[in-house]
Amino acid sequence: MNDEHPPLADHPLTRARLEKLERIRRAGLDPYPVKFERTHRSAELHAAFGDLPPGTETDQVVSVAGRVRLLRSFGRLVFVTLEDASGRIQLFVEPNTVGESFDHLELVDLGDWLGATGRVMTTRKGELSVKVTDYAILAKGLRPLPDKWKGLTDVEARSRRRYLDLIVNPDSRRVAVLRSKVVSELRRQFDARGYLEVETPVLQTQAGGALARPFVTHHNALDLDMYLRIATELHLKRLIVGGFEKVYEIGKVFRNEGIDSTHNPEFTMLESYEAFADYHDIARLVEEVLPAVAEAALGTTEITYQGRPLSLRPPYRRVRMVDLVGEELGVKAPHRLDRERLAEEAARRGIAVDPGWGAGKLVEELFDHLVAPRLWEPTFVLDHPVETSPLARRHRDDPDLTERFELFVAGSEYANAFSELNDPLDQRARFLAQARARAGGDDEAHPVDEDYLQALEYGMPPTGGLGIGVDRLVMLLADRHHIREVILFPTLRPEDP
RNA sequence: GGGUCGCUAGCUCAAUUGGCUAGAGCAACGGACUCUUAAUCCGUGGGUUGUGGGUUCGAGUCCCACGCGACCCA
Repeated sequence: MNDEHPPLADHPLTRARLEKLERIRRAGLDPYPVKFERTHRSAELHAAFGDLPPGTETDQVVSVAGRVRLLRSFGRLVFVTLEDASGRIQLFVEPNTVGESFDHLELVDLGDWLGATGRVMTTRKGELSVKVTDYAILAKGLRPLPDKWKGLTDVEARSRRRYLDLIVNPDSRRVAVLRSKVVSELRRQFDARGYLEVETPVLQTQAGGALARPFVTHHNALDLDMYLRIATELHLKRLIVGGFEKVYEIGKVFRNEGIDSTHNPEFTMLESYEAFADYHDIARLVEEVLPAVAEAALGTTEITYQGRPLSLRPPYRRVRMVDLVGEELGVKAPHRLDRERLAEEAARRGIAVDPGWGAGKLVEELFDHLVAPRLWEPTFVLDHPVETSPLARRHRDDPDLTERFELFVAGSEYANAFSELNDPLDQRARFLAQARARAGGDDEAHPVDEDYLQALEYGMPPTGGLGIGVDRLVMLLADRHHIREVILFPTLRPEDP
């Protein structure tokens, strides 16, 4: 045995469990049976028999199954607390009822999966229990669970071994469930509005649709370097060219950048595109979808985030980025100031200025540093500079700005939307400007995508587009302040390099 | 990328200025117990103190490098 399981046999705690596994087999029992027929989940028993008075014995025979979370032995009477996905139920096990298999209870450890059949009863103290006539080990655990009271607290261990976190920390299970509700409600909202859910390629020969560094991989048969997508935008807009009027996609995108409390290299985005809509229409869409998601996930639009109350009830404030920055600088139209003046203003406020930045980028940097952190209630920040928005159409009233908004809540960005740029010649000019930035050393600049330009040249109708960062949204609704708390398996360095 | 802090038993944590054989609770093992709720009681075992070097009579503690992580800043 020791030769077959060296790591487990090496440690006293796991060796003891291996020995029990052998004893289970020697007793003619299967430690990993294929099937157990259960009749009730714990929550169903509590719902059906929750009002039984103490000391009741019923004739109702039920079968339950779950993981052993607590085990209390009084010699000839044993209490076992089983946990399934719905909650906990106590087993009442005594030799009179269960017979010879009572002795096999000593082979059961905390963490094992157990199935039990018996009659519903309450103890003298009133605890709803199953008085066991038969039970079976459904899966023998070979490693000890974390402390049954203190649990698992180390954030690294909780992320690396999420299954343990989920076993012992109910909060972690709640966040995972909340995330699922958010995603399904998002889907429901767009489906209900007649949007077509589509899938676009993750592997691309060019990574566009956002300003970010991509992951590179290699296709062997084609002998071709490929990129993991950094956005779904350009393919979804090709579908609008193709004649679909409302499309959306919820999917993972990948950005090759650092990991911190709001960034994971792979994260989940929702993007939607609607023909004949402009960014004002999209803002109204967001004002409908966001409260609906909050209602579905939490039952309310009035939430608490970082200890402060926050209302997601529309309407949301609308304000132009250049007005917010202008207020800060005491000028009227900051994007018309010359670059040097803006660079000076930024530097004076402690912002590290890159010599490659133009006036537009400087305005946006000033906004990000000076204004954004102060925006608590949901706010649509409108009309970004052309320089930083290569896929948004020029503003109908100001050619230096675009028809774009970002939704800010609690100091962070939650949505990004534009009236899409559908002028193929302007789009080409914007790509070329990005190419110059790339040549100047900006490796996040957008590449020139000839295939996308060709699609635009066939004509894309006026279109409104939207992107929502799903992970951030879950963080907001779950009141979690680190992205790894809302991603079940966040990106981590390997433990043993 | 920079700074600060952390890494001790399966889990949660101790260990005084560098000084006895690195302790405790849970978990494990042995025993008692037919109404517990983190059951209780008695007893036992369990450690390469993240890794590798160094200083010292003596290192969990001090120094250096590396690994993994946390927080803050860019």
